[in-house]
Amino acid sequence: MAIYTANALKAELNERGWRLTPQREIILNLFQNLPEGNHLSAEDLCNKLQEQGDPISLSTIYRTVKLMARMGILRELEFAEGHKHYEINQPYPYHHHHLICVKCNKTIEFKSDSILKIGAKTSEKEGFHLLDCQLLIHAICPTCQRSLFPN
Amino acid sequence: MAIYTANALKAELNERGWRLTPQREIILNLFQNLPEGNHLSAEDLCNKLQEQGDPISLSTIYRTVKLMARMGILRELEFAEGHKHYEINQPYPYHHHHLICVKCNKTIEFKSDSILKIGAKTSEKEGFHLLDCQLLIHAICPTCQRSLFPN
DNA sequence: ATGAATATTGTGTATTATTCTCAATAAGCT
DNA sequence: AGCTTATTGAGAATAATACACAATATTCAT
Ligand SMILES: [Mn+2]
Ligand SMILES: [Mn+2]
Ligand SMILES: [Zn+2]
Ligand SMILES: [Zn+2]
Repeated sequence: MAIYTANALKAELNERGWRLTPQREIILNLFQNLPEGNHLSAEDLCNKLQEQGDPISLSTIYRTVKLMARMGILRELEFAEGHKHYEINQPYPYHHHHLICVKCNKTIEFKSDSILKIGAKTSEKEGFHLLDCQLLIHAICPTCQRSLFPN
Repeated sequence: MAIYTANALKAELNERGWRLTPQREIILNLFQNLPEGNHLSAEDLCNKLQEQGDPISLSTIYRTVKLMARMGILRELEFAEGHKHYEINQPYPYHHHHLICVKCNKTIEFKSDSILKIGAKTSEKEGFHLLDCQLLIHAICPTCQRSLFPN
């Protein structure tokens, strides 16, 4: 399950003049051991780390999670909730997408390698370095279709 | 270019017990006449409306834009900037996706009807009512690849 | 057309996610 | 072991968005 070892992370960080810290290693490990389908907000992460006996400040969490997203290690998910969620960025056979109810935020994951291919081809064509590629489907779930009014 | 007439909007609103207001009509018109490739934040919208002589309060703008996204009239775009952008939600031949540089936010639009099909099929299969379907490619643009350090 | 019922607006205020500041600490390198 | 400087944690600052509520305007039934 572990794709990134601590050493691989260290190598990538050092290459850019950055450093491997215990905090970064702990956060990477947490994400790697997270069951698929879990999407953590910064707060979620903070709580989970506290519980597991590795408290890390919220500031550091925000910084780390942003850093790792920009390295392509984590995916930044913006559902309709007003805050970001993160999950590990898995390659091909595990790579997946999200179908979300904009009313209750119910989320369903699904796979599609043709989308992944389109993403890779498009970014290559434009000379971009691909980090993440996610199809986001905004929809209304069966339950919320039945509920009558606003919101 | 105008897909939604004011009357069509009124019908959809009334059907749910809501009302057509001048503000809603004006905002819809603005989006319909916006050239492709323009993505407006709430603030952008507020300024544009002011300039065109139709000032509308920021509260109403936030409410309207959220409402229209939930009706499937507007798409809610979350790039990497910390605030949402909106654009009109066009059907098939105009429907498109976004490739975004996470460092400088440079955005490139591209089309793909196979993705649109996957989105429709997936939401149908799960019994969801489809509102919007967007492939979001996070990447680093050629310029930012060259720029050395963090951020 | 008129009026009652109530959805919507605008103003101001509250909330909340995320970033910033800065002194203290510690990773990486020689 | 020591130097350089990236990183951390605590708290303050920022900025996007939501909320509260009185005033207004839309809808619908007379
Ligand atoms: Mn997921
Ligand atoms: Mn667009
Ligand atoms: Zn739902
Ligand atoms: Zn860029």
